[in-house]
Amino acid sequence: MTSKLTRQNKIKRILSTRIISNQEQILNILKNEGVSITQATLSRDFADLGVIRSFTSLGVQYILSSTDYGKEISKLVGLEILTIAHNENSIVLRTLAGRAQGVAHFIDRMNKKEILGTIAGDDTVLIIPDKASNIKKVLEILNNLISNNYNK
Amino acid sequence: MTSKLTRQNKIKRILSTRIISNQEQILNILKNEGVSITQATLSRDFADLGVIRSFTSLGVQYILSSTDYGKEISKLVGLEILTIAHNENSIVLRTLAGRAQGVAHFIDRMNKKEILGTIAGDDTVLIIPDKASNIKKVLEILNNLISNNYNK
DNA sequence: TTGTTTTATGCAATATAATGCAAATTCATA
DNA sequence: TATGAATTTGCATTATATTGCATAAAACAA
Repeated sequence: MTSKLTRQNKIKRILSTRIISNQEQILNILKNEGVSITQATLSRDFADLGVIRSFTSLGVQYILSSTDYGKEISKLVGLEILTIAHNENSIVLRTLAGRAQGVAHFIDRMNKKEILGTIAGDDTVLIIPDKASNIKKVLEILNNLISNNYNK
Repeated sequence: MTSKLTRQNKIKRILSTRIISNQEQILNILKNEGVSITQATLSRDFADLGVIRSFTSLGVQYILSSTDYGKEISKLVGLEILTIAHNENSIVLRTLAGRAQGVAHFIDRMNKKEILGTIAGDDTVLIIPDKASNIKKVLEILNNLISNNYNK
């Protein structure tokens, strides 16, 4: 039996190489690849992965959201952040080596009005709040992230 | 009860801010933070996280390995990779937006002799094999990665 | 609207993972 | 090598997560 993670990987790859306009379709493709699941499970997988229904010129199409990372990646981001430090103007995150860009990108995409922007090096992310008085609010957002309360 | 993920995040953060020379020590710190586990569990957490025993001038010290990402991260890297393409000279990975650096870094750290090096943009990783004839071998390595056979 | 197709979800069964305990192993040191 | 301290591991148990089924909700077409 294939694991959930492996299956979701397959799904992501199918979505990024073919046009999928309903769940039935991808269920068949998966079956051909030896992965048999019900539509219910697929529906949940889509939710996990951050798949969205998009209305393109080709009709309805399921695609990986490029502005929403989905649950699994959010989990990953929590693991990537090591420490959070701050002064009165800005916040500095320490991350696992080589993962700062990804973390910064994720934070950008959270689209929080309290966060003006981010800059990332290799293992360090600088976060600038929209105003100093919002540092506390931003810290809260980040702490939720590392506690894996990514929906808060 | 705190989840495993939350606990392991805490552990990572403790390790990167304090000097820990035995497991008992960190168990106490965790207890103070409201996380009560046995030493056996901690031992397994260390294994998951890729924590290593290091012999520093200050004596034995537990630190996060900087050359080994640990199980949790390894499991999730597959999710970041969308597609794998190649010609006779090189391999190109498409990743989720903003995650190419992290993926490239991870691949570098796999330390495979068949991989000469990687270059990453925002969502694209270029992988150069040590010689063209090894492309197949490298593809295999990458396919294992996305199928979550990260130890192969 | 109304009927039809597609997707999401509550619930229960099942499978998988996490954990404590105790035993075994490893490690440092005499 | 023997000893004690530290760490890992096997096993049994408990807790979580995954999944299918049936059904509800939503989207769509006419």
